Amino acid sequence: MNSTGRAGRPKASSRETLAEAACELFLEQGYDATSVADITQRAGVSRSSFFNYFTSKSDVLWSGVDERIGEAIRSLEGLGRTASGDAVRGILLVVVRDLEPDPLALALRNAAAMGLQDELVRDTGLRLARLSDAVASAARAAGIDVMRADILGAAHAAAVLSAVRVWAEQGAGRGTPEVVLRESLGLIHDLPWSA
Amino acid sequence: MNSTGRAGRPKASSRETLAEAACELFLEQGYDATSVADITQRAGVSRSSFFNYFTSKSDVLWSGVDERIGEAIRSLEGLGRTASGDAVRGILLVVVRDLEPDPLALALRNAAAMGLQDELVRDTGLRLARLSDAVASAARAAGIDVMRADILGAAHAAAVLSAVRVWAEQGAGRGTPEVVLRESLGLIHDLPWSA
DNA sequence: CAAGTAGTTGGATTGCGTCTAACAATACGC
DNA sequence: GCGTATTGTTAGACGCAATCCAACTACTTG
Repeated sequence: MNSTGRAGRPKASSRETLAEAACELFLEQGYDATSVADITQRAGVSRSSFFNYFTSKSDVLWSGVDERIGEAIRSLEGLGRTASGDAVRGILLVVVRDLEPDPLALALRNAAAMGLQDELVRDTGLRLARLSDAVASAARAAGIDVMRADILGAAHAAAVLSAVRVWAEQGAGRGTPEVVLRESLGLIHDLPWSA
Repeated sequence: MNSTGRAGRPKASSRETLAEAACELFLEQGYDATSVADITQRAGVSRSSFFNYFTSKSDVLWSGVDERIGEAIRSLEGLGRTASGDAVRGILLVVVRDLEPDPLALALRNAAAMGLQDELVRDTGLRLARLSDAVASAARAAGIDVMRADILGAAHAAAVLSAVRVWAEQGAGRGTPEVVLRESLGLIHDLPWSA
């Protein structure tokens, strides 16, 4: 029996091995100066293997959060026309529940050292847009006007990403990310969900 | 005397020539299937020249709006600690003032035909993040809490980009983009600027 | 006509991301 | 034990975006 349970060749490497190698190099040389080949060389695998584990270089940082965001988007799509503000906020809280220190958290805390400023703006923007779209769709499905839906979507998505950033930057200083997000979402109550 | 007034070799092409060639091809073949080489070939210039006019392929679509966003960001940075909600909204209104039909407007209207869905999410996300950051910085400079600033930033930025999208999609159906944005920003009044 | 200036061009380079066909290591039925 | 299916690794080639540079070209001005 294989360690993973089923047949076939056992994995020679792991996401964690690659992620560690990548993070080391990002800290040493910076993100841009580190090529995928560099990462795989340090991890002792071939370049091809990298893309068996990650879909892109930035995916090393974001795969954890992306997975949770993906779930949230699916949940939001499942809401249908019954979407209420509380239902949406409930789903968003799950995104950050029990979030653990990540490559992303490391990157957010050492953004300057990694030369990540631009890359992070780009990447957070993408996630912001994705989440924002999903929330906005849910709002529209609930009968809310297009532009109001867009604004609600962006506000909610920003609350999530801001909470992640604050949590990552301040370590355990401000409590769990869930608490941070709850506080953050509270601010949006000023923006009524229904027209 | 040269057409531009000064010395040197006159331009053989123009942004407009290239943008037109690009938009044609995007409509015919889709965005992804169109390479920069394709564009320059149709425009009758060398591939190198493309990057004398645009910084990237997507810049063909976004350069108009990016220029205005760039101005807005500079204005926002100039606000200092005196930033008020009205001052910020005044700056944002300038972004869309007298906006004219663009390659971007064309792309937003024909997103499906151009196969632009993913690319547009990516690109709008980037602009959303940029504008959002700038507004959030202004808010923080005015003494507003970090997370509230992020949410305000995202809401304002989303209002701008949503207005652009609505304007582009609906043609002149809903009035000038400035009017659309004014309506859109009105919704944010529910989110008080000051803590 | 000489010098300066602005623009164009080909070509080389780097790196990301995709793809495929070959190869290696394991489990399982026999 | 021996084949076979399965799963994973790998080398290599590919297309493309984007950067850089040195050579060249077309204009202006003195």
